[in-house]
Amino acid sequence: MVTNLHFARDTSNNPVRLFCGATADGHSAELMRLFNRRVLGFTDNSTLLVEGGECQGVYYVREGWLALSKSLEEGKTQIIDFALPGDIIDPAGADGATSSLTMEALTNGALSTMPYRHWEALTGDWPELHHLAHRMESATQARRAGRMLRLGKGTAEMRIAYALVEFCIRIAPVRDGEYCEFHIPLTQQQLGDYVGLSSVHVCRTMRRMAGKGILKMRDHMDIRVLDRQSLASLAGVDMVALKSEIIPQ
Amino acid sequence: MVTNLHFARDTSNNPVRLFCGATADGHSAELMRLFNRRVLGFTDNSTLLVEGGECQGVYYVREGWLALSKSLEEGKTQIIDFALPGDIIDPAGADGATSSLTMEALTNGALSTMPYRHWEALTGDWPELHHLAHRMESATQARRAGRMLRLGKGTAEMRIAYALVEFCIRIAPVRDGEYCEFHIPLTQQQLGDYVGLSSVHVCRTMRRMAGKGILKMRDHMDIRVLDRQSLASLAGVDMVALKSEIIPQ
DNA sequence: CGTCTCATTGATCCGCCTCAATAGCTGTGG
DNA sequence: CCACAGCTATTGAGGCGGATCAATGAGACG
Repeated sequence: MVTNLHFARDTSNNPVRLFCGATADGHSAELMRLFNRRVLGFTDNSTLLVEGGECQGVYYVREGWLALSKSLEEGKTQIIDFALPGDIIDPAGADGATSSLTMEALTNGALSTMPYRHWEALTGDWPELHHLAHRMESATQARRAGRMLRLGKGTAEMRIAYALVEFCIRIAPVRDGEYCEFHIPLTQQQLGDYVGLSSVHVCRTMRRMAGKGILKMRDHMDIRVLDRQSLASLAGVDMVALKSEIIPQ
Repeated sequence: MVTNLHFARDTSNNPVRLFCGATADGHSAELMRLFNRRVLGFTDNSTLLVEGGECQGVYYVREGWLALSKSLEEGKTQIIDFALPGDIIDPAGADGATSSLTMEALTNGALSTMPYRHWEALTGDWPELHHLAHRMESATQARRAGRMLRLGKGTAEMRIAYALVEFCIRIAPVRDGEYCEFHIPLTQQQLGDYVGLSSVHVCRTMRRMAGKGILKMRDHMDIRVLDRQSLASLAGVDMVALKSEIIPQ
């Protein structure tokens, strides 16, 4: 019923974005074996591809980062959301059979998946899980709505500040009095695809923020937020309120 | 358990956007009475206001249009989605108590609402409803993701074309060989807030489309799509595929 | 050491915003 | 019945934010 899978960052230019294969929890040797044997995945607007395991259904991310994106024919891509460990992903469209999103592995990782009917049965039988899933769903909605607002109405600075505040909340352990520090496995191009900016402008904007002493960057997206207040103000949010809005429980 | 409510378009500049009060299904006299007595509603990021009825929970739209939006302090507003008859709205954030969205009535209408715990219990007990809710949820996600892509990467023309295609699919009865024709209860300002453009640019863009013979406009947003193919092509979508993606079942 | 990817910085261009003026429509009151 | 106010649509003019193009650095890797 539940299938455990590994995924790996795609270092080639292969159009299949998400690699997965049925396997018990394992290590990278196992991953490599699967790699050489067969890759599975699904692409924008096409039926989910399944082989050697039940890939079609709800995904639970156990480890690693995934990007959920959509693209135009011209090749422009918008990252709709990132899926982080603990997140539940339901990429289906209204027909339940085709994915409305493309999944791309940003790091190596692992996930579990289960067919929709099983997921529905499970949540139906288990009220606590149902409730949790509902909260997580709400969190996802709220997060995307916040970003949508900035996409439509915010400046470059606000969009990036908001994304960074989001990362602070989602991945950085909060310790009062300390800097919020984290690594994001993204290129500036990908960050731009997330916030609707060109990579060039992402660079300029972040550099300007660094110049103002709001944050500090080290090799490939190691970010330390020096001034959380200013960042939140640029983003146009209250960090505490946003946290309760986008983090379940 | 279930509460039936009426809402009305807010013609004043009242910051409370959604008017509702507990009532049996009724007529406008009842509505007026409620109006004069007390208005209820909820605003961005604040706890849902409840009085005389269970307002906090899941909403089912029976009649009329609602806009779900978010705003920046500066006053700029982004409409995240429209809720149309038949839609289920769940405006809560991750904490389940505060709304991540502002609801605004665009027309008069009616809705039903039910507390979260009841909704969860109901879907838990009734697999068919659970499945339907799941599909509708997926449809909403897909719709918003499509718009998000255009917000981040599309031109003004593409954004508007996409919104119009969406309206075609969601509200216009499809008859082959006939023009797709519908009315949207929006000002150009609101349409702009939906697609992330200024009202001025909405006007220019739609006028240009009308000039190209793609559509025809009459008083206040009566729209007739003359050339569905061109419109879909401007929007960068296939209408059939989009329909299966954003319409449940 | 050459290649590849990604970050950085400069220069230019253009799509859309903003401001402003006008026109059309609706409702309201004299 | 007209005058007026208020709202929305329309059109023009000008400015700016961010895209695009292009060149150079800077690591990572074989």
